[in-house]
Amino acid sequence: MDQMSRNIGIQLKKIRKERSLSLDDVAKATDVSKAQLAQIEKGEANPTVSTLWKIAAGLKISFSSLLQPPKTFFQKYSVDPSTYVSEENGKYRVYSIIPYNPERGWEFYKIEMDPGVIHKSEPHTEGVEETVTVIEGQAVVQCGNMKECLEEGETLVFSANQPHQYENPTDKVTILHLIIQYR
Amino acid sequence: MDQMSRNIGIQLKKIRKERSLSLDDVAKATDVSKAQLAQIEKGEANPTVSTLWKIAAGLKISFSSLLQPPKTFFQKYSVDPSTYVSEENGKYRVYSIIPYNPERGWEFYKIEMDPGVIHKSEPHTEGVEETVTVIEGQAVVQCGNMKECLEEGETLVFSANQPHQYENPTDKVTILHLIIQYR
DNA sequence: GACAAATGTATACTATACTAAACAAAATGT
DNA sequence: ACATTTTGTTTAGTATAGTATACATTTGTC
Repeated sequence: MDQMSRNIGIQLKKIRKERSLSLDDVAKATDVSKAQLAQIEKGEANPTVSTLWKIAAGLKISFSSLLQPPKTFFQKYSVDPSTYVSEENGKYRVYSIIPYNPERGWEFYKIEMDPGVIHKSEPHTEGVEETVTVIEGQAVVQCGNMKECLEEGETLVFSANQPHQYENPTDKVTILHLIIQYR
Repeated sequence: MDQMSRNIGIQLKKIRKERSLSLDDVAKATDVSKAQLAQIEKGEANPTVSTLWKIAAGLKISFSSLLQPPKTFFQKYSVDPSTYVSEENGKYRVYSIIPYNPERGWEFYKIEMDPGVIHKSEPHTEGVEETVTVIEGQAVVQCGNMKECLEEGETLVFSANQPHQYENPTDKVTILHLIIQYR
């Protein structure tokens, strides 16, 4: 989340510097206190939409120009154990690698399936797309009445708007990478 | 401003109803309290970006889908006396009709110029465009070294990134409509 | 170098966003 | 028809966003 606050701060400071304004100038133009503006720029604040509005209106900029993330990234993620989920009596384990981000629109999971396990999923809302890649082992993916067996290194993309299931037909653990893209 | 809050509320409720979720469901999915969600939907709240983030992330939607204004409008404006500004010793009067709106990107003024008045403006930031229409009288508009005399009903568009001025060469009051478009 | 103005930071206080719980109203089931 | 669950609303309390003021640092000017 504080990713967002940091972005806003960066964008605001960038615009302010481009126009070579002081915090006082911006405070006067936007009717937002200098202290608060400083906090926002440092990414240490959690502004309300009304203050964002006042900033955007006072500076004559759009909302998106404040929310826009910087164009270059260099961000490391590792499996987040706090969001670890296990199903099918612990035989189907889901690890979040990149959690959902409203700006990005998708999330990234690692999945471990014990031998023989079948995991069923309810249909998601319209427009949701799953991309599965087999890292290790094999996976049989079924969606509606379509079915595909994936070998190591193979990838399947499908729209998950109907019941679907993952199965590990082998006698070893199968490891998948799963990207879920929302509309 | 509360235009914005109202929009967010409408959008949120729309998405919730589309998926036929209860406030409790959304509260559970987003980790935002039911009470707050209710307030937001009614447009009576002024949420922070962190709560917007939690809502967007929990519902797997983008930021813009919350900020998006409804597609149909029917909104009346009249001259706002509180933002009335006069310059050149009261001989150049500016009335705001539609104030700047970060989503729209432009604002709309009515201007009254007494006979003979000349009003000079400093250059605006890059990308600012002015559109002047003469409602009554005549106006001589100068921008940089360009010059144009506008009769009643005529309109001029120019980029206001250099010093410019408005002049009323007649012996009657001239009335202008001015649209200022920001980048 | 010394004074003055301007800039960002830190502090104390106020307003309000947000939560948790109790409540009321409607829907659901037996 | 009645109890039970599900729904949105209201209320009281807490956390924190926001402001105003004072402070520290820099910048420019004579």
